[in-house]
Amino acid sequence: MSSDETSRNDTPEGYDPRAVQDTWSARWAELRPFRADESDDARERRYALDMFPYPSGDLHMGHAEAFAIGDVRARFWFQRGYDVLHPIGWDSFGLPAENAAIKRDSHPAEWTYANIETQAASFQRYAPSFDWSRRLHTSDPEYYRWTQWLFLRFYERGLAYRKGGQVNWCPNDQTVLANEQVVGGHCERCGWLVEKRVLTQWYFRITDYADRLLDDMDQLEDGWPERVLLMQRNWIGRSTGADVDFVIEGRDAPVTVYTTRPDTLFGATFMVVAADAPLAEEIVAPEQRAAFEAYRDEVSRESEIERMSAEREKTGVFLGRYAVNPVNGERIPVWASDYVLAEYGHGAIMAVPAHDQRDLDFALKFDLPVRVVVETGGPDPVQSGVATPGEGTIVNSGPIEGLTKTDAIPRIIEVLEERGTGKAAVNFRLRDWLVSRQRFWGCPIPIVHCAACGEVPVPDEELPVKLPADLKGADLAPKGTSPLAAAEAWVNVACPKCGGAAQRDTDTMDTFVDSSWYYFRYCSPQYTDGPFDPEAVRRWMPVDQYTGGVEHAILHLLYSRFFTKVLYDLGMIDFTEPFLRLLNQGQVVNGGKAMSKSLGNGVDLGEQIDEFGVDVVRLAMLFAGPPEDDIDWADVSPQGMAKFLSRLHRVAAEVTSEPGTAPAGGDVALRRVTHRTIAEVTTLVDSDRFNVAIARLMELVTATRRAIDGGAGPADPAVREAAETATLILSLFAPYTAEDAWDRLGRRAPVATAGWPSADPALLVQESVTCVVQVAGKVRDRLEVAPDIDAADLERQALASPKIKDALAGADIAKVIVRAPKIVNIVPRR
RNA sequence: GCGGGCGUGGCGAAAUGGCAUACGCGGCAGGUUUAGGUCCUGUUGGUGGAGACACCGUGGGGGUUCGAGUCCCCCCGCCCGCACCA
Repeated sequence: MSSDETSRNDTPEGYDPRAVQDTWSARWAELRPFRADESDDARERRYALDMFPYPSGDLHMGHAEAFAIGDVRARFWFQRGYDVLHPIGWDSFGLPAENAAIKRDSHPAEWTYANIETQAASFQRYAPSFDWSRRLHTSDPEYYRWTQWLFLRFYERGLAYRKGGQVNWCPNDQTVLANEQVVGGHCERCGWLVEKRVLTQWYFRITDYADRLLDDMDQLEDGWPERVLLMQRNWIGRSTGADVDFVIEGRDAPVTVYTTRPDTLFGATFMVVAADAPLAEEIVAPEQRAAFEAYRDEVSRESEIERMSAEREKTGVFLGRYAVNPVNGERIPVWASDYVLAEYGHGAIMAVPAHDQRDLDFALKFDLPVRVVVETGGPDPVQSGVATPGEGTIVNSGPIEGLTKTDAIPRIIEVLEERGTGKAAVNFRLRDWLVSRQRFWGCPIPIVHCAACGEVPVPDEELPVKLPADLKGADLAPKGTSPLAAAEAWVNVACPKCGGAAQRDTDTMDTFVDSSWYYFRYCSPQYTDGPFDPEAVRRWMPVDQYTGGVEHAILHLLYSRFFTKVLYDLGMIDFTEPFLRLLNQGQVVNGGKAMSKSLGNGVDLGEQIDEFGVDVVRLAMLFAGPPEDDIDWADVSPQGMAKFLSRLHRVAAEVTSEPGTAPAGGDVALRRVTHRTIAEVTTLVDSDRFNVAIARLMELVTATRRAIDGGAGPADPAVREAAETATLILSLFAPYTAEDAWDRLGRRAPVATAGWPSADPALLVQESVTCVVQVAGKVRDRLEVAPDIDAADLERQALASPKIKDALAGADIAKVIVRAPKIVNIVPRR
């Protein structure tokens, strides 16, 4: 006892969480324990993927959390003996590199690759279980060659195309943006207010895949967070209804409108055309033209934010024309307004003010008629100013009179189809993906524009179209058109088709194109006959777990799903969803707020590691709470984590039995704790509950400490078993300490692949369990009983308890509920 | 406005409908120490009680159940997503 006291009072000899790092990282570099094995087909395979970083500087606290979480998953699979693919790479095209190059009068590659080296070195220290041999960078010609190759396959299938039209424009970044990159009217990247411009741009026809992107979500129901699926569903925004043709007086072709409520067609009292739609311009009557143009110009000047505000009062102008309702021949006025969107549906609507709030607001503002055609039991819309969009009985509606909405919709569609004035229709909120960017540091679009031949794809064998090396510094300054246009020698080429003078397309691709397929490339990063080796992809994909931030819920994840479906259609792969499980880690904040320079609350990862060591930072990240929750760094205690690590290390160092000592015959109570911990931690890690798994590990260490200090002593084989188990579990969370403890236990590195312990079922059976005896739901006694005690026996024992007799105080018993062996509840008659 | 999620000690958080608050931080007390720190032990939801113990307690109200933090309904608060998508 006294010797234990002494050793516990000493500073833990030789153990310093920071000191072990250099030793072991050098050793691991020799051992390379995390190489994915291509040769072994017998082992189960797993693909653990982390969202690859953008090389904006050094790694930060957010990376530390995300990669710690992804690494627990990968290390768990390594320990279980699976053949694991856990790669790393860099999403290395993008604007910040360009801005840095302008500032430093250098080439974006310099900044980019210097940052990559910085991050790679930090990763080496942070020690995720990466297979470094598969490292890739999307800005390498060896990579973007295949991005271009894929673009051309899209092009051949009509999935990449150019069109003119209104696009989102970021005035700060001086480039166009995809719809997905406009968040609340602002640029997703830089936060500037987005403007509209009319430009000709490249698009990917993602709308062709809208139905499949929705329907295939069934495959993800169990593996993806519900809210991400929901966000994607909302983003795609499928709605069903009908297209209805309205004749416009004095125009040959009818105008089609889309409605989800064809059952309210008899209540349509006017029509509204989007003010910025060509249709409005075309049909406006001469006497209204001046008023219309004034209105339209006013609308085009207002910001997206103003326009989107639903609170705002409705505005509009009468176009001086009338449409004819196809079901009742009624003549209704046609107006133009900005509350109708040119890009959705047909850019024109039938307005049913009684049953749609927006239409009602408009009708009341401009004194247009309102007709109730659904009796909902609600108040009169004109009197109350509140539309009644709910269910009810259809009235004033000819062939659908008296029906409910559910019955009326198919019936009225039948009527429209018989008359040839309408049909059932589906609409999506999703727009095609705008992929061209007027920036330098991206993947060039492999198309040549020829005066004679038009758009001509660069032949596959001429790929990659490399970025010109001679542009740098001020050449890259944003000017609204691509800086690549300045590289004349690069731009001017012979047309691949006719050989005549032609020009390269000077736009580059959205960097989200690069990141839409990198996880395929990881399967065979050296492959030169295509973007990936189909054999390797069959081996590793789809990804078993994808770890990353929720900020990509619609952008990257939707695009990647789209790419995967196109690759499937190209016959290159045989699955349709790339990521089976998705884990979105929370954010690391400080003092309740996101870390930022302006708040001065940033926490530097490098400094934290210098002060506490990698293992402390990793453990703190994992123990702070569930991985999906935000971590407030102000609330975590690195000192507490350090204390635990040294407790565990000391326990391992104190074990005196020889490695390989059989645990049988050791302290049974400790062995039970060990095996229960194995069973629980296995389940907990499987279900991403790392914080609870670490809590169980702490309990095991405490139990081992007590066994060493108490009866069993440091030589007991059960103590070795417990210490080895704790070390193996720790290897998922704190690899350096685990390795050093493993070494102290006389075992050989690496602990990372030493094998996951398995729980002995015999030791999971409790000798006795505590049964709670309640009277009227309140605990009045506890009994130690055999775990397999039968209900009748347990009931007898419970009723015989003196405490229970006291609590009952002679009352009659109405009922006894027995759930052997855990609980007995005795209900007295009242 | 629509959709979704969440409200548990001083704090981060645990809890297949079955002992609420595991584990950790912080606090308190003690041990070790020249001292401090490290380390070790104990204790720590509230109220009352010297104590055994009793009562109350998971945002508020109601319900289902022998039994509710957990399931259902209403309300309050916070967070997230979408936001004139016809």
